[in-house]
Amino acid sequence: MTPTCFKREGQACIACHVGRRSDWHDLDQPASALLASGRRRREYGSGELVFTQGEPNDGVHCVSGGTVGIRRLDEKGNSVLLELAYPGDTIGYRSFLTGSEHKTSAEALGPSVVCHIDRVTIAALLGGNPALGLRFLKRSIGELEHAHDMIFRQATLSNRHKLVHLLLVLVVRHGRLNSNGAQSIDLPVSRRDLASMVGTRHETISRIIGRLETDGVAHFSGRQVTIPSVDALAAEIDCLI
Amino acid sequence: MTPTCFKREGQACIACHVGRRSDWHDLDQPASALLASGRRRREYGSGELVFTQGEPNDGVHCVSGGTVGIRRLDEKGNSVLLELAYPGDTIGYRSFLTGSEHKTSAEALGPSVVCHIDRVTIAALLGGNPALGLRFLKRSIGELEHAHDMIFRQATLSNRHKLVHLLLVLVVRHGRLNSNGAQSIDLPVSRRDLASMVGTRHETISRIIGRLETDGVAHFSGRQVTIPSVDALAAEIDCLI
DNA sequence: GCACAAAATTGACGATCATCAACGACGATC
DNA sequence: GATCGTCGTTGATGATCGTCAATTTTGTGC
Repeated sequence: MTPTCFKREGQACIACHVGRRSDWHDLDQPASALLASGRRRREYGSGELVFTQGEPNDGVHCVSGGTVGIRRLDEKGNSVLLELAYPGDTIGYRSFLTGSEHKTSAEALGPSVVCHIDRVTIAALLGGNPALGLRFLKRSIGELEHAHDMIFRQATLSNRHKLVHLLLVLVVRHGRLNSNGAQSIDLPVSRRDLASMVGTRHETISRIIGRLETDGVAHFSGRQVTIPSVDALAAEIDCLI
Repeated sequence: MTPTCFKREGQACIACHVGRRSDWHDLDQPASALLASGRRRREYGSGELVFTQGEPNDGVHCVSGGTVGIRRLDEKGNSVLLELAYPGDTIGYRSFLTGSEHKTSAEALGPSVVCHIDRVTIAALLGGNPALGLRFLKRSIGELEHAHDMIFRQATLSNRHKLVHLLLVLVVRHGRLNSNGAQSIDLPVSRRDLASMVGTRHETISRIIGRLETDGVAHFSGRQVTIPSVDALAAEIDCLI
């Protein structure tokens, strides 16, 4: 699971198996050298901020290991977790391209590794590699359609169904098959963040979790979730009749 | 209000005052000529579909007049109005750039004029004008941040506050100042669509409207809304204490 | 003008939610 | 080890919402 490049500081993203799935995988030789010299790897502890909402952009970041949460805050202390970023995902590119301050914060959810590429390097790379800009465009479109899916679910699903959907999404990235055939998830987020992703309060999430427990479709113990049958859970969303 | 180019069929977007605010405003001479030959203007009646979710992409569209709703549907008949597109906005570019079928439907909300640019023309324009791709990227990023705003509001605001926010947004595009200083809006959408944008049911929207009426902050008569004081309405969202 | 379909409103009821409060568990810090 | 703050859970209560149903209004086509 851990990329080999974690241990080799000077290695180029292009040779990193994470990098091969990233936006930077098919740069030409000089561009790759430029990227190797202009990027900095850094490890983040759980809860550390990669960048902060409202601060000026200082280049783009690429997740290399772990999970990074993209969060939006307001003046009243409300916090909503908008996206989760995984190895290979480029983050912070929007404020770079629009030349504005960060509209969201990026926070390591658990120990993570993130590369940073400074403004001049990324600008030079974009100028010499038109395909890179196109890849940012595709990424942006993908995120936009993901956001539209989210808005659609927020408007049409009940809170319980939204939580079930979220669990099913988290299974893909964080799930592991148990010996008895059940799926287990180590949740990367707190109950409060879970609540913000569903669009409700944390007390309500607690109660919905309680109902999922009594219904026997999922068992929660701290941040560990066990799902006896993923199919049974998925059936909740499909078969509403 | 009506652009002069509405009456001149053969005119280039570059000379249209709508076009000057669109993604196509600073093309060079040959590109402009290519655009003029490859685009088709068409008028749409209220409720007519510009493109349909699930169908293959056949180029991009540019709104020239009226209002176009971007809608997502599911198998169970649920419908959510995700965005409103106005003159100057390019729509349908996402499925073109990703080479996929349309993920949303576009519907004229009232009489509208929309230009269509076929696939080969837009591909040629993109190849010869790198700035055009960059503009699509900026548009996509803008829509993404708009979607994030929406997700944040869906998660943090009450239904009443969401409706108030929606009214305040609609004032900008559809409002007109009354003689007595009040603002009037001709809503471009039905109550059902209003409900989908707020993320609730149309019966609930009816009741919230009733409460806004009794509170005297807005008066509804069919699709016409009168707001005595926009500031008083805006104060509802800011001052929650 | 009439008929029909769709939209919008209103009522009633049970389900769900937000809020406030209290409490225990946990981790960080000194 | 003691303290503090955060997180998570649970209870109680009033408010809001979803659903079903009945009704009125609106709009459209003939």
